[in-house]
Amino acid sequence: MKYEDFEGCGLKKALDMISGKWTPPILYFLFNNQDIRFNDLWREIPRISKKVLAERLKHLENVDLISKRKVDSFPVEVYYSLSEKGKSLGDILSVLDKFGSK
Amino acid sequence: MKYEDFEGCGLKKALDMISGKWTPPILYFLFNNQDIRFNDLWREIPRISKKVLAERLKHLENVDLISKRKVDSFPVEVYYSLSEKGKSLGDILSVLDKFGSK
DNA sequence: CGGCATCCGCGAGGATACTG
DNA sequence: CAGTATCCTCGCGGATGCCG
Repeated sequence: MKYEDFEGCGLKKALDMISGKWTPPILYFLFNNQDIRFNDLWREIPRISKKVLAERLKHLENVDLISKRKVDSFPVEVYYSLSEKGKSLGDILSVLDKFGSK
Repeated sequence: MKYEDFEGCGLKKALDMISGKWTPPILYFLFNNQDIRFNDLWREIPRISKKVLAERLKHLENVDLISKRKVDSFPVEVYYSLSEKGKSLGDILSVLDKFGSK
């Protein structure tokens, strides 16, 4: 077995999906609170900046872990939820959660 | 559910264990190659510096994911392996690996 | 309200040399 | 051989302000 296998392996891809200081907290929160608005999410997660929150949400959307729902009122309303893929990742993370709590 | 739950939850602890640019590669490698010497490990993982390798190995030893075996010859020989805890984490990571490869 | 655009600080990680 | 000791780089994330 060679090291190069790690590059491009599924584990690396999965870790890239959840990488970033705030990405796991965001996923963790969405796992327990579906369909939440941007500013509510921003208030619920203390000390994160809007910039970083927007960045990470875009990233999570790109890798298809969350989905975005937009209501064209004024002001606009944007809701975020875990996708099906995101939920199945959440199940794996909850196994990790159990592992870490002992 | 409140955000503060994330701080101190098992998931955060588990992610801290595997945090760091090189920690997952090291675990991944040890998962497939038991009982390997420091310099061999260093050669097998391209471009990592000895400093960082030593740092991460110490960290992994502190959180009890790997174990160290030292032979007092000259020059000294040091072998690293996954601990039992490390192997069970490895099993979880292989689930993540499957997740990431689709 | 839900973001971008800028600027900036800090600390993980890299390069290199040295040691028991 | 198996690490330390120093110094340095670079990019993630923080702070603030603006816009449709």
